[in-house]
Amino acid sequence: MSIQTRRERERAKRERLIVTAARELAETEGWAAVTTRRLAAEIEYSQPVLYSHFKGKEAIMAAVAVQGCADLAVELRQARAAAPGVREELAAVAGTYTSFARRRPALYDAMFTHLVPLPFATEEAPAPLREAFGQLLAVVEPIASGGEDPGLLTETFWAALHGLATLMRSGRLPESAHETRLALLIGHFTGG
Amino acid sequence: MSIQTRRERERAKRERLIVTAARELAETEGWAAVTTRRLAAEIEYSQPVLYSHFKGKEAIMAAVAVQGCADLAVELRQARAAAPGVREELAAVAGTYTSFARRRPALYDAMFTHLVPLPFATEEAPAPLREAFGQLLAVVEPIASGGEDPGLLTETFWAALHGLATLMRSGRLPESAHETRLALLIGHFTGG
DNA sequence: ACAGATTGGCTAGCGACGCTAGAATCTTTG
DNA sequence: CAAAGATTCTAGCGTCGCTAGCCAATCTGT
Repeated sequence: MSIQTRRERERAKRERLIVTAARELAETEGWAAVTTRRLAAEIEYSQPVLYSHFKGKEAIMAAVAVQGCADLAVELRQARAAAPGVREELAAVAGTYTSFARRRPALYDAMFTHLVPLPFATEEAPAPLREAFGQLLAVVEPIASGGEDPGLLTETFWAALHGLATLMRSGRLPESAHETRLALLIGHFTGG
Repeated sequence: MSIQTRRERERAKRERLIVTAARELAETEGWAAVTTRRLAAEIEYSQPVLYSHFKGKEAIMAAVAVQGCADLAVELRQARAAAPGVREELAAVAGTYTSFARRRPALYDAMFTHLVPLPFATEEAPAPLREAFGQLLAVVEPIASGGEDPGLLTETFWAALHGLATLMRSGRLPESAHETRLALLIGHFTGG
């Protein structure tokens, strides 16, 4: 029994090692540099061990994405806590969200751009995903007017943030006016 | 002289053939199926001819993206023309935009998701790109209140549409509530 | 303590990718 | 008609994600 549990412990540890290495490699050199060979070298095991933990490269990216959602949820919660009022909370969360996308582009891509085999808008979605969405919901809900579904309004607001973040990062929107666009968005969602 | 021009004509024709084949292949089987070998087989030339026309696969995708922008601009213009009022124009264009993203996902990805070597938010941007953006600008400009920069407001509105389209297509937003989310967005941008 | 069974990691390799060098072919020109 | 030039093709390089099958270390039972 004890031997079995020790083995499982070591296996779990190695699995975390894989995910961490993948995330760090992606964040420092981009996802293009995260090849199975390179990742194997990074964790000092041979290539096929990766496939005893994950079905394939996509599954590893999905695991990184879940970690990223947890990170994002923490940042959003902090931003929300530090803001004095309802409108300030919305602005702080929006700013933190797009800042996250800019500071950690590889992580953000794994979470919201790349196709990863993860359930999203269902109850089976991993806890960190629902947690991150919950932080958005918490700041959007108070600004929903009567008759508006807070969940759908949050989804819409999220989509706007996501669009700003991705279009800007790919050079399709100039970075210089980012703050102004964010202010415009918040203004229109708070009925200003 | 005439021989030279005939050659250039034939070259241009083959270049269009490449772009069209790439687009059709992408639209029917997705970009993953668009390999240089497959594309070469499709146009009935060998692989290296592709590189005498384009620097690489990315450049071919960029050419497809430009074509896609022209298509989108046409659709947006038609939607705008068929709408009776300012608010209806905005709704029609927004609906057409997200519908385009849904109907032609591969084309949309080349235009706005994949990294393609194209200048976007500058004056050197290809005409079809500026044309498509112009159609958005034409419907957003009238709903900009005093003091709001119409260009930046259009960028923000575009980002929201882009976010809705991409998050929905990747399964991160449920498709069922799409119309409601669109209505919420338009409502908030028209100050309703 | 040792032979047999089992688990688990490794070496080696498959097919496909984007891309390119150099041979081969076709066209134009003296 | 042959030399010169342009253009297309064959063949191959390095790398990718992924897997089959060998080998060694570990566990089990006597």
